[in-house]
Amino acid sequence: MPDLTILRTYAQKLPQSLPASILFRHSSKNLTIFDAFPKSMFHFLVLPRVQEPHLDAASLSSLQSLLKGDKKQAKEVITALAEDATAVKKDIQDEMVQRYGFKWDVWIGFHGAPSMAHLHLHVLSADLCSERLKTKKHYNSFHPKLGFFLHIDEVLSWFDAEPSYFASLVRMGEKHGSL
Amino acid sequence: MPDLTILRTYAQKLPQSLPASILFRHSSKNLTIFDAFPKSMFHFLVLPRVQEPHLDAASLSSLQSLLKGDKKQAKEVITALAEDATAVKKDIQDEMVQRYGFKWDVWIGFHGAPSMAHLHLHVLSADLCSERLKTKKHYNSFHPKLGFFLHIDEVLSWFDAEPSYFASLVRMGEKHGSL
DNA sequence: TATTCCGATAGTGAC
DNA sequence: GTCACTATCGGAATGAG
Repeated sequence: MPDLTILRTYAQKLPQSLPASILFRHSSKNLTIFDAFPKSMFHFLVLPRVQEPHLDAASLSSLQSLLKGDKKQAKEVITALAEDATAVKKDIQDEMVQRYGFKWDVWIGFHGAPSMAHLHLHVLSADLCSERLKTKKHYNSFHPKLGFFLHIDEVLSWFDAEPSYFASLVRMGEKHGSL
Repeated sequence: MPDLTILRTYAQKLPQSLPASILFRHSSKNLTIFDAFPKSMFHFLVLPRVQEPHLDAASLSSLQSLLKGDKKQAKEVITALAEDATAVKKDIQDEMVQRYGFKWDVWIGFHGAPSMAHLHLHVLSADLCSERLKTKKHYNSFHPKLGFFLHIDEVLSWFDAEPSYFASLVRMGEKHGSL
């Protein structure tokens, strides 16, 4: 049943063609969609849109493939994802206040070893309250200290490192995912 | 729920006080009871009765404790168990013929690392047909070639070995249980 | 670290 | 190698024309 390439399919479509039940919003560079199996009370995915020939689907397949390509372009893609994710984070926290009268943290980051094709940045409230959170693997995948979850700030910081160290950080990011 | 010392309790009681649903028969030295969770179509346990002060419960706690004590007494205990077990085997095979018109093998032996206190000799038909046989551990514990099941003839043969080799065989029997 | 189903495995609690 | 309960782990299928 699950389509492991569904995110890529979304990223190649015109945003207008996607139903409101899937698409939350879009920008010139990204889509923000509802996670189909939310692991927290609020859980979105931000995906870079495919923009041929400038930005092809292959290089956007994963964080690893993106980082192995042009570094400047990779930084642009991830920075743009971070900007839209930050906007969604603000919307989530506004909604928290509106619904519950207070707000709590929102995590933004990548999974080091995702199963689904196409780069996707998770934006989810820091509660892990969801009937969809069923397994230890789910829990581990968002825990900030177990190495599976790569916080957006950490990934962005890699671009400020020395070039040789950048490569090692990329490899370390790959290793994180294999834990 | 399970009482890991229930066998010792039985072995200390007067046989007459045990219900027919538990006790199959008894001799001056042993009790033969129905295994509460039979792993084959026929499955009995033969236990040495505690006979203070000649034969105390502590030395009958396990094969290991028995073999570490007086060797002559150990041989007497095990030989007596073997005799009653052989009688039960005959009864089982008579019943096989009566019920089914043919007979098959009956295994007699100890578990190398039993969980329940008090020495008990298993006597069970070689079919392992039972709804109580649920796990691989159950299967392994009776398989004649996996080291868990110590056939009565093997244990009896230890007493014919050289004294120094007897000690090593006892240790080997202990190891079998830890496989 | 897609989900879901199923079966094997592992840990615990019992007194 | 007491049982019974639960949690966890490990594979395989999933779709598709």
